[in-house]
Amino acid sequence: MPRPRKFRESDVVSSASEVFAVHGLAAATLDDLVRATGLGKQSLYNAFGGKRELFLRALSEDREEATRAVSEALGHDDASPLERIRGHLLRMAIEFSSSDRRVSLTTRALVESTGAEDPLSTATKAGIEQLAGVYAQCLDHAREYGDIPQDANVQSLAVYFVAVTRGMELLGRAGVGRGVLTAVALDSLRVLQAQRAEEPGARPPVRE
Amino acid sequence: MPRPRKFRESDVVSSASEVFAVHGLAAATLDDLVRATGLGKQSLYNAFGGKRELFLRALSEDREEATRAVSEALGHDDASPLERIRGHLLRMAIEFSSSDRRVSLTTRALVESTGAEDPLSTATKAGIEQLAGVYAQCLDHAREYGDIPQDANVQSLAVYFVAVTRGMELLGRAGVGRGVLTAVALDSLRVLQAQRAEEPGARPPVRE
DNA sequence: CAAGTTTTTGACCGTATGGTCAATAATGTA
DNA sequence: TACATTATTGACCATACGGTCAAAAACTTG
Repeated sequence: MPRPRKFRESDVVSSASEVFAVHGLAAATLDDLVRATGLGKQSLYNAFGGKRELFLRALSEDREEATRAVSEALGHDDASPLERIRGHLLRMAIEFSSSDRRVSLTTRALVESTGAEDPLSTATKAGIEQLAGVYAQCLDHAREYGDIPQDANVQSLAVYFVAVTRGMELLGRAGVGRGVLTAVALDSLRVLQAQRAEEPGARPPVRE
Repeated sequence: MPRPRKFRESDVVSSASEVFAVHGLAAATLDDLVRATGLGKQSLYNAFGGKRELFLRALSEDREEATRAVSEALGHDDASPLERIRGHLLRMAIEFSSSDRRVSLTTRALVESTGAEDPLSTATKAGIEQLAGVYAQCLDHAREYGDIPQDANVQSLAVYFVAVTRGMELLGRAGVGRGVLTAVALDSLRVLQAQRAEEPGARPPVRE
């Protein structure tokens, strides 16, 4: 009955995502989006509501994609859980040291959000928790198989890896090279090799 | 001979810094800056050149301040180098889980820079290297005193800690709580407890 | 083929942006 | 006290922004 759309929402969101990844939310103009998506302003507005809403859609797609990717990287059975994490981190090091100007929408949202109640904030927090969940699952397996200490705190380690990858992303953007970023990734893995989980008495030795 | 200024540049830069830390470069309006600094638009323009230039000044001040702070935290002689790093990271965990909307100008510059030749990028890269240098110095001491393995790669570990703190900053902004952030900080320290530095043969055990 | 519904198109709008100008004020020196 | 020099003030400007409107177009169903 109604006139059919000429576009698929997913295509539009994906084009918009690209624009946002390069420019960010504030710096991307509606015109950029119109050009990138091929839609008219009004069509964009009808379908999504505005720049911010479109960003949220893109963010949510980005989150799904990121989770999916990490989930796949960590979920395969081709190697030990620990090796999978290792491989994943090394791949991140390569990705983050690429020279394109993209910044993950999650990071953008984090930085551009205006407050804790900003939908950008809540969406991002959810995304981070989701991501941490994926790491946690893999770490759980690792513990099961004895790759890491039984008493390792899987939850905080999972968040730790989210933090590390976020940090690597930022550093890559700062121009830190692939070699260094790879070294950082390998360094970060060492927390898993430590003999035992954190406990009150296990302080580092006091100097003389 | 000439009419004297009514303001001290450092005061202005510091007020501007605040604005940028809360809003970012793109989202901060000249009006925000005028209001925050108390200067007229033209005075601002005369003294600094424009929004971007003012941001660069603020960024550079921010960098100095950050370096100074970390340097002091890691340079005291009140505890072993390792303990100082520990204390510093724990303090960061607290700072980053505070609820204010500030984001370090370095992070902002990283995200808002438009390209590798953007002054924002170069300034930021320099800042990161400077910061890494401070960590490296402390790690060197730690190695000297036997707190960490002799063959530890101090350079990459230094960058690693920059990455971790950057990641913690982002996570804090995402609303990750103080407890979790503290746990992450403690986790991150474990790379230093590892028995030996990365070497080709030291792979994690392959699962069955 | 006409009615009904929604999309599309492109012109339009108020606002607020970063930046500039020209006039005025404040100072040290001569 | 006049001059030279710079700072300040507040009005001003072009532009480009996000968003809206109304008319035309495209389709399905009756």
